[in-house]
Amino acid sequence: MEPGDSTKQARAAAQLRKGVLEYCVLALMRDRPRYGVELLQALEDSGALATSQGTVYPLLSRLRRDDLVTTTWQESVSGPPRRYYALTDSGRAALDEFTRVWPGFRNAVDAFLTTPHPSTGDLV
Amino acid sequence: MEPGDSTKQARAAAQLRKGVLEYCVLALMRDRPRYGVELLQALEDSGALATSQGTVYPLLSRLRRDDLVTTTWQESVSGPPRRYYALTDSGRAALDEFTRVWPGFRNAVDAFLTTPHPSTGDLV
DNA sequence: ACCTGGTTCCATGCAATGCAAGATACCTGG
DNA sequence: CCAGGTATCTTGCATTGCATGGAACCAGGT
Repeated sequence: MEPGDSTKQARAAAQLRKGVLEYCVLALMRDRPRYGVELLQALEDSGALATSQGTVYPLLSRLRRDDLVTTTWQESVSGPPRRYYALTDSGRAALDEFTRVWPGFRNAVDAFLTTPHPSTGDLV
Repeated sequence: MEPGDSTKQARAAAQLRKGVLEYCVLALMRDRPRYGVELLQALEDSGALATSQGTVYPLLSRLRRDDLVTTTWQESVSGPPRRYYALTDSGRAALDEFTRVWPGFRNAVDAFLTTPHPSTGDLV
């Protein structure tokens, strides 16, 4: 997807990311700490959730502000030092909560898209 | 769900609705025109996408502003007249576009939540 | 006539979020 | 010493869900 892509597909995808990106980033930190560019690349690889630095870094700042993640600086063998983000207990709880809520939400949207919506019971 | 529910579950669910509500409303109009309160009740019945008038009516105004729906007034047997919303060609195209994009997005989120995220190849 | 309640519509202001654009800093190699 | 890649972060804007409040129409009781 080229930059400046303002097609209808891009618009629908952009709206979809809202509110989900936060928890996908938390999910990426579930098994080990991650740093910014690493998260960015993982989202890029997923295809549907590709985004930019201008989205991820403010998001990471909010997560840190809300005590969902903690950060530690770590040297890199090639380049500037990296700030690694790791889940706190609150962060892990938020991720678990989302994991519980997500299936119901997903199925509800699936139902809206695939189920016919005839008259709401004309017998009334 | 009582009003004023500010639990973590409610927070995650609120973020999820962002961007999806628009297309679920369009989906509800797919088979026949609908009016505001009717849409509100259908969303309420779905459980996961329950919302309020303060959300739906501004959304409907935007849909009308963007020529995704047209409206016609119609008398009611019990109460004030209703404004019925029907899909335009653009609205149907937007719904079709979302229906094409949604499965990829849904599967991507599922993958983030269920797939383990080990080291990104320690061999490097 | 009056008032209460139900139904239906809408507007205003706030907070959260994705994003484009730009700025800063570190390291390596020519 | 400078160019390029890596990495972090800030600022300002547009969009959107939502709480709150208001207005209009109708039926039924007193």
